[in-house]
Amino acid sequence: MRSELKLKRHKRLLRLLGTDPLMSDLDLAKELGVSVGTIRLDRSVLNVPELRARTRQMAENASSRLTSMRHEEVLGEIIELEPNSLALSVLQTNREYAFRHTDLIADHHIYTQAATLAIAVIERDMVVVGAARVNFKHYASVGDRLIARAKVGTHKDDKYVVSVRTRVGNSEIFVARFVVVAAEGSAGENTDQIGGSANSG
Amino acid sequence: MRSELKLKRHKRLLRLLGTDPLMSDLDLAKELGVSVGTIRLDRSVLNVPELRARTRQMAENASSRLTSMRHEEVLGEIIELEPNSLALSVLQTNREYAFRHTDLIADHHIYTQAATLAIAVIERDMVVVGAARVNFKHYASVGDRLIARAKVGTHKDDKYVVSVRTRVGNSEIFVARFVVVAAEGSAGENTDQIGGSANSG
DNA sequence: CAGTTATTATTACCAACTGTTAATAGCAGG
DNA sequence: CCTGCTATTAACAGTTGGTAATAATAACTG
Repeated sequence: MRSELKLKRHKRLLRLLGTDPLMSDLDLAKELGVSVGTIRLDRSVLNVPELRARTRQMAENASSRLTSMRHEEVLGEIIELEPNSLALSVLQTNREYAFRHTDLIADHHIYTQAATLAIAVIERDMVVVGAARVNFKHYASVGDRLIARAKVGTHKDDKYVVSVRTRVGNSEIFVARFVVVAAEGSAGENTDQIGGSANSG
Repeated sequence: MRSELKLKRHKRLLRLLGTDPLMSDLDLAKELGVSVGTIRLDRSVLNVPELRARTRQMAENASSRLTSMRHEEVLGEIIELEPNSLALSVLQTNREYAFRHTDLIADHHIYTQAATLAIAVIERDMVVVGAARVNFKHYASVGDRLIARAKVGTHKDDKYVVSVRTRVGNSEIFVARFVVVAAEGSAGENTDQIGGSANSG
């Protein structure tokens, strides 16, 4: 079967686009040593959109991603929220969350989901993390759905203790205790000391 | 002078593209109530590139931004590195690191700079954060240069204690102690317990 | 050799431009 | 009122990177 060559080329094509999605059909044709027409047929059977569509898509979710982290303020999707009590967030991971070239989810993304949730669960105007203790129990892998559950514990004046547990399926991968500080009113005034000791266990 | 109208339109055009850079000349023409030709002239005097070039540019620095987090594996720039001993990283902040609409730097970015540096300073193949204690001492603001210094402390088998201190100018804004675990060889084997207790002080 | 599949080439078409040239509208000064 | 100037619009050819459809060719297969 000479379709083996075709299958190989298809894989090569996908791999090429994986490393550089901004290649034109002509670029691909040169790289793979076939005609532009063949590339078009290949793209069509592989359901790979044209260069300009790929570019547009990248541009679109680039802006949505940046603003979603900046403005929505939470990493993951909040699916339950009882202010000052508990909150649940789900984060569907993909390769972008991976650590280096591995399938492992980098720890700082797990932290970020937890920390932003800990802040979101407190219903005060200005809230920041003062301190935290975090424990990574198991690895999470690309494709895992991280479910973080935040519970508000004791609170004294403007300091709240929020514990967050993150799991994948039934496996608990992460446990943390955040000391979250509410600085009602202007944020610029008492910027002197926000953390203090996090000894609350 | 009726060129005042022109100047106003130019400002409106730039503002429109500021909120949505993916508008075509036709879109802009409709929005501003002029012909497509006028938009072309406007773009030309304002040195605004065409839609496809803008899209491409966004896609390009989107991928460079994502890969800079993914592949370079470190948030910030490492300016000094003595493996298994100490490391220094500098992170020039901007509005993208801000918390909500404020000028404050969100805590998880400070964490990320520290955690990725703690990992980078350990010269082993597979390294992950097992646990951490973090303390946010002062706020950091948009524009601040965060200088993180990681010091490797005791280590026992595959567990290293790395302490990281982050400062802005002379002010220490963040202190953390990471338990970093090296899992030399395959990462898929001992995924059972990576953290353990972080009680090391 | 006929049949099938893969590949290539050809043609017409499109969007979103560039660049150039020409026509028109609107006002200002002499 | 006419001339000159600017701003705007229109009109046309050319470019890139495609789609869609069709035909021609190559290459292997039974």
